[in-house]
Amino acid sequence: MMDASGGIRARHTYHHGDLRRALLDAGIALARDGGPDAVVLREATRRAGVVPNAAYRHFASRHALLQAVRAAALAALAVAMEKQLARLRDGGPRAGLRAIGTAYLRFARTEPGLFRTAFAVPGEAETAGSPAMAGKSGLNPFQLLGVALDRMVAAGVLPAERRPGAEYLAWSAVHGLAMLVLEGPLRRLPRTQTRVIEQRLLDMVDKGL
Amino acid sequence: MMDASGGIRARHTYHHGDLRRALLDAGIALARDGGPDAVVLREATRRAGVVPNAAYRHFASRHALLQAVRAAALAALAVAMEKQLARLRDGGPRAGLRAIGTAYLRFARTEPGLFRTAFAVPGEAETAGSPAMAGKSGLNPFQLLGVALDRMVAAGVLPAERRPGAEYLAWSAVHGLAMLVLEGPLRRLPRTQTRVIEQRLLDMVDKGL
DNA sequence: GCCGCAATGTATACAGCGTCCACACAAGGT
DNA sequence: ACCTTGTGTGGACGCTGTATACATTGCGGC
Repeated sequence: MMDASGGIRARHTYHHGDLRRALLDAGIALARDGGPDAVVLREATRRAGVVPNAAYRHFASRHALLQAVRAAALAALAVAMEKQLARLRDGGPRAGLRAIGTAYLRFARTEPGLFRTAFAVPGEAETAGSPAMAGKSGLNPFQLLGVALDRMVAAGVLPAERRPGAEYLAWSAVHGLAMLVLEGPLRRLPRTQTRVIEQRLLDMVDKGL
Repeated sequence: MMDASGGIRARHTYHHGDLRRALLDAGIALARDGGPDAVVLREATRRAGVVPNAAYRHFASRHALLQAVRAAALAALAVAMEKQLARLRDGGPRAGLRAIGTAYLRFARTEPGLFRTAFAVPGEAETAGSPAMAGKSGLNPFQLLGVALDRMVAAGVLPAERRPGAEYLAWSAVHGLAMLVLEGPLRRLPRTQTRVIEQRLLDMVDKGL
């Protein structure tokens, strides 16, 4: 009950109200600028105006909090993908795949901390259908990619025999590039040039799938 | 001067002899099973039979040690690539690129800790020509890939106008898949199936480049 | 309207980490 | 023989995650 110094908001009630949410939000903020390693339990509790151990009433460990943040990051990515898809005034089924890839790469660029948190942590299951990591459609990023590929098969632009496992190939290429741009050798490439490479990569996927 | 308990080797001289090397080796061992986060300064000094602060005579910080380990991991990858290339009884220039990709993916599978250390850490420069991260040929993994692509151009199987930036596309695809298999959604896929996907991915690169 | 219980937040404590500072020892050129 | 320079030691600090015991609160049953 000290404070007025922390600057976050002094609490007057003994109970916080929605500490779980507050911790999660703090965790997301930490991940946003600083990546997964910056998600520090004590700092999250500090921001929530609460003693460190209070966190353990809502998360079994720091790792559990990190997983929750990770799920939120995946959900944010899913939303970004859905937005990019919604922009599409039917440019054909290939456009769907391209929109997914574009959204993925943009997300990596604009939210590097969240992106790294989403993927630089072991964590279960893009496959598993937890709604915590899904967008408005209820689909997570991985599933959205699957749908785009299914549409391509339905439209006849992707041979059905090449469909199984295709998400892994597409995902690999895009994910790999995102990593290289984010913290690999392409880190200090001028933005215009990264855009060119991004386009060429999407071309490669289109052609090579 | 206690010990006989640590099990590493009690030192009788005040000076260690080659502490830098010992710390680096310990760091590599830690990275090998545990990845970058397992590279812990105090543990490395413990294994070297020395007090924690002794490390600071040879590395400015934990991060500096980690970078040295990272360089060693890249060198190991370069060596693996060179070996795979040496096996080649001229199967044409495409075979060179494929060998690079194969070695990369195998390294990720067989040395996941080192692989993650090599790439999950920001760090400068696959580009920069430090010999610490190169193989016997003096070339680092990235440069080896470049050479393979150059050969393809020389042999006429890759149009010269597609050469610039091609290493980024190839690298992205392979690196992305390695990540997915290592700590992504493909983690628990049976090994035989990952092999199939690996082959298809290399096909995609071949075709789409 | 009171009571007791379960949920939630607090206090205190411990070990492990990276790192700083002052000191001890060893080796080598003068 | 000395003294400088490099290298390893000892002790300390603040940070982290987490365990264990305690305090406060809100809620359901009487």
